[in-house]
Amino acid sequence: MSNDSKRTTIRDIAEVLNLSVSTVSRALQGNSRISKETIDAVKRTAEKMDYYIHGPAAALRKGHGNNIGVVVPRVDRQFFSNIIGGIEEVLRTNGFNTFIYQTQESYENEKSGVQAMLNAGVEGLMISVSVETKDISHINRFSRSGRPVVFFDRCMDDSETCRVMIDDFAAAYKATEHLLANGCRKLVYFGGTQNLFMYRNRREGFEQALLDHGFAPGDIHVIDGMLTRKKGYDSFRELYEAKQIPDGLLAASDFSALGSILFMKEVGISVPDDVCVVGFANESFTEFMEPPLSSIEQFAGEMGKKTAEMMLRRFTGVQSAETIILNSELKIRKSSQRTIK
Amino acid sequence: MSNDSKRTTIRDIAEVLNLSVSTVSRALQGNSRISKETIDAVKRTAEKMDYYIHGPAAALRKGHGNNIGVVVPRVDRQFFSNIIGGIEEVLRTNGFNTFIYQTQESYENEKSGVQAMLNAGVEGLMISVSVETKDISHINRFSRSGRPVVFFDRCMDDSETCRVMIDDFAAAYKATEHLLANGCRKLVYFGGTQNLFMYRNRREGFEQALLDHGFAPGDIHVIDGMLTRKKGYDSFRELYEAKQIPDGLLAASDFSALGSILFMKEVGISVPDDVCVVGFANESFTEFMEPPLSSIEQFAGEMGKKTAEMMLRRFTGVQSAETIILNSELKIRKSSQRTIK
DNA sequence: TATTTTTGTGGAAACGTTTGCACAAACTTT
DNA sequence: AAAGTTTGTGCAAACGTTTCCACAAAAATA
Repeated sequence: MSNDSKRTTIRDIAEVLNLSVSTVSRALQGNSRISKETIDAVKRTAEKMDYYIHGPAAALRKGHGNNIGVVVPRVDRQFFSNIIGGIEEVLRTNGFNTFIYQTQESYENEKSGVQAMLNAGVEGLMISVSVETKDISHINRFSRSGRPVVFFDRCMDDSETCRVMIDDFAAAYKATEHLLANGCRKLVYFGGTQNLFMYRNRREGFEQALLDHGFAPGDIHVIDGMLTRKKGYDSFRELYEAKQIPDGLLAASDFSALGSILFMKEVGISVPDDVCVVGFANESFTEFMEPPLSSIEQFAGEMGKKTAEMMLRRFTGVQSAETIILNSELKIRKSSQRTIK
Repeated sequence: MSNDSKRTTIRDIAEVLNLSVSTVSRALQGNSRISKETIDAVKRTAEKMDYYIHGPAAALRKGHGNNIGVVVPRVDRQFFSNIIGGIEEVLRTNGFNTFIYQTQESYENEKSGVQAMLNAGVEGLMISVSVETKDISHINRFSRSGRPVVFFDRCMDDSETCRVMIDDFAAAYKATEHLLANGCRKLVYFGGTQNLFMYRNRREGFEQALLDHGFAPGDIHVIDGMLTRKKGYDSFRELYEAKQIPDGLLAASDFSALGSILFMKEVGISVPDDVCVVGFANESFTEFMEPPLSSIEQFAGEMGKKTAEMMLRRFTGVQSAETIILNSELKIRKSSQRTIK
């Protein structure tokens, strides 16, 4: 494979300058025991000789490197890419590189990815699990290596873990109240898979809001497993064909909300006049679709920062598991606003 | 930092089984000189002792690892994330990990990223440069290490490099002809920065199509530097305020097309009746915005695969620089279709 | 039976760094 | 001027692998 014959090592620099490798190594690190002149000379020749550090060797000797792994379901969701942006920002300023791996929502890929990170010797892992993930032994394996793991958004319901999450319950509760305030009386909730903590929280927020407003448990209509546009489309069609059309829809994902709206357009159901819709995640397309979709803004960039900061805290010795819950905000747009009949 | 005291090494396995480290190493690799029984025993105990390879050490000794770096402007563009998907797919099946780094369109970040990849010891680099990038000495530095570099999409105009690109010229040409066929006579092109090869190609495709259809060079209206939604919005407003409203718009980016359309909606210009619009990249939002936006589908997944395959070819000794041009397809939607007056 | 070949294993060096320890030379302090 | 301290540098071991070389035992050939 790659022919490394060209690589300049500190030994080469040492020979050129008639120094020992230890001095060169120290000089490159700016060690205070080394004289200014030597440091300058070393750095100049290093530059001249096109030297760059051999990370793996340094990592081997030091016992740790400066790469941190991030595993996400998919990077093409604005939500995740914004989180990644936040993570990268704080990690970069702390001297770490961020390595990203996407699982494409596959449990198998997730296992490979986590293992690859372990093998690659990253210092820590931040992960948002796939929808398929029920078992986290692959992640526990990573933990057993003594390196920190921080979950974000898609967390497991395990109090032993470090987590950064949204106030999913509160967000869903608030969105539900908003639908009620706009005159909806027959609400449906399109949820995610129940093995993920956050989706359970959202569902509970929806249910609790209805209960608190005098609805009977039997009036609460929930359909789970709805994360994609296609699922949203199909599920709403089923409601339509069963003549069970609601007048308010809360979707745990902007994409399933989108799918539903596309179906409604086809059959002439008006949003928001016939059905009010609220999504989750505030993907940027929500703003310019027709009608613009109300959604829960989750401040993904902020979440990324908090996640990275929690990771850095692990490095400095904090041991106890912590959970951070971040606020969200309901962005009200046309899809859920109407004059009450 | 991470306390590695818990790590199991091949030496530990060797002690437990009363074998030498060399035998254990070979057994783990399935070397044919080692007996079936030994291999089984080693693998079983490795599993039991929770052993996983120390990648950096192996990389150090072997002179190469199995990680490959991908540097992209941003992962939240569908286009790029689909490319990444394609890359990961072929790399994974060939035993490589993919490390992704996003530059956020910043030249400084790009430099850090490429350097980080070099330090991390990746075996090769696939890169799509930032809009700010004019100089590629940082990438040449990587090349000088003897490792292959493959550019994709955002390539430099340098015949020494390996590249995978879209037929940008043909795509823009085709889209322009489509606008003409729909009765547009006063066309404007919103282009990208001219330091990038691909944007020059697109622009030339637009210009050539007009020339070939009898337009004078003076009739060709081009505005460059338009990659974002905001820029598209602002630029169209300028045209509007200068009373220079075109009847056809080709945008080098779906986002600038979107911005323009949002502005037109505000001032009551109808798409496609007053202005036909075609974008580039076929981001998924194009399909469900109002009206649906015609765009150039670039088959990003395919592009990713080709890019990764080219990289693998480098490893097996192919030396000469090659350029692959991929086909694109014009997706015609409502934004550019009208009955000719 | 004597020789050669195959099979399975071990010893030890090497990959490029970092760092604890040692030590000479140059300064301070008495 | 003797003792102590600081400053700048070098030696050598270590990190966890892989792989060249060697070599004994067993099997195949003569």
